[in-house]
Order: sequence, then structure tokens, then C-alpha cells
Amino acid sequence: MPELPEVETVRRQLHARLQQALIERVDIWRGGRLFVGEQATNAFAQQTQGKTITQVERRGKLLIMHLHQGGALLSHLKMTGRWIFVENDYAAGKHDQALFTLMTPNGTGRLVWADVRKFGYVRLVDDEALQEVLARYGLEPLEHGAQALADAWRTKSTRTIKAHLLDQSRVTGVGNIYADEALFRAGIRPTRRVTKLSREDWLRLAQTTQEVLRASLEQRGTSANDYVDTLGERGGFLSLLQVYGREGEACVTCSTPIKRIVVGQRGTHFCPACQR
DNA sequence: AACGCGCCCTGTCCGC
DNA sequence: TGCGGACAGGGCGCGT
Repeated sequence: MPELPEVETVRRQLHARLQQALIERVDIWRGGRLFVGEQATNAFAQQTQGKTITQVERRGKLLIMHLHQGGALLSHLKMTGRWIFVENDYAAGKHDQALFTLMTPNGTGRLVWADVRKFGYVRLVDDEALQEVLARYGLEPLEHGAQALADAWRTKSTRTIKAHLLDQSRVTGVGNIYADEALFRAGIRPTRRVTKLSREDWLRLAQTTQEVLRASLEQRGTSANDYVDTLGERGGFLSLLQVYGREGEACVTCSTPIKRIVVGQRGTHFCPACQR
């Protein structure tokens, strides 16, 4: 479940190694459901070969590899997508879908795209399509002050605050884990209606969201199940989670057992005593 | 129009 | 031990 801290960790690693990297060759190992979306896999390979990556950006949970020739490679990890740097003698694993052979200023590199659940994608888009995609994304939560974040979120709506936090169109990058963690730290129950939050609630929630995202980023993200970075390393934030995945365990503040319910189709964890 | 919900997918875990 | 079913969830697309 890569969210902002995990995707940003991957972005930093990709950016460090892919600047001025020529995509020399793309080998599609496995069809199945086409990871390139509407494009045919052979067309994707042919059109991608020969392009040069200038920089790797992130918007919310979306990775954007800008191309010197214009356009970009877009990649969304969704649940189990992975970019992994591998050695020359690497043998394809069961869920590997494509191998990118790169010529970088530091020599040849090999980058594998793998995805167990096949929700993720890699897509080649032109500049116009790129702008259309980016227009759908809300504020970057770590690139603005807490008040700006609170203002972007604050609205009149009948939905629950948990569902609201997962909506990427106002603020982007927060997913199931960090929504639960931010709400716990702010003392707000996930089922609370958006209309019932005060100005102080919004600001506190913006602050705790930034806190938890920054703290997780420092640990290179959370590996609850599948997530690993481009070197196969797990993130270190799992043990610092206070509610997510801790059903029945004692609340770190008041020792009340953490509850798990479903809100907006998502597993949701909270302390029934601390969060109102 | 905004919002809720089903669905895509496969590995893992649980109960019988 | 084997097996069926529930579960994990980001975001698209559809229905209300």
C-alpha cells in the first residue's frame, strides 16, 4: 500500500539513478492484463526505447519520469507495483512484467517492473495527456503550510472524514494507513462527518497529517505487507504506527483496545476512547 | 453533482 | 492436510 512516503522514497532512488538515463531496451516478459493500459505492449516497448529520462517527479502517489523527447512515463504502484534495480544475471521472477535496460552516465542499469496484483501501471503519455492527469490531483501535503492544507480540505460535505482524506482531488498522497494515523494523532474519529469538524480540528488534522507523513518518510515508509523500495529494502515505520494494524492492542495513550471497523470500504483503525 | 459502491487481482490467513 | 472463503486496498467507472 504505497502512499506518499513510500512513493517518495522510490522517487528519490529512481531520480538519483535515472537522470540522463537512455532507455536502451524494453523487454516485456509477461502479458496478462496489460500493465501499459490501453497501449499494446509491443507498441509501448517500441515507443519507449530510445527515449531519455531527464528527471523523476512525484505527484501524490504517481511517479512521473519526464522524457527529454517530450512526454513522460507515468507509473502508479497501486497496491503491489515495484520498481527494482537488478543485476545483469537476474532471472525473471513470477510476477515480473517488464525489464528496462538503461544506459546511464554511470554505466548500464537494469530496472524491473513487477506487480503481484496487477493493479499498477506504466504508461507512456505526451505532454497534453500528462497535464490532463496532473490536473486531477490536489495539494501536495508537504509542500504547503498546515493552514493551507486545512483550507484545501475544509468543505461542507456529508461524507465521513476518513473517506474525505482518501479523496485525492483536494489533498493528494494520503492513503489508508496515514489517514488512520493522522486521525488518531488529531483525536478525531474516522466516522465523524466532515461538517462536524471545527476550524481547530481541520488545522490539527493538517498538522498531524504532515507530522506522520514526515516521520514515515524519515523511516523510508511503512512495509505492512508488500512494500519494498528499488533496492528491495523494507521501510522502517511499521513499528511506529499507533493504530493501523493494531486491532485489539492497547492504545499507546490510554491502553483502551484499538478497534477496527470498515469505513468507505476500507479497514479503519481507531481508539474509541481518544478519538471523538 | 457529489458521493457511494463494485470491481480489478493474487497471496495469505483462518476455520472446518 | 486440503480447501473454500474472507481479506488486503487505490482509484476508475458506474449508478443514484
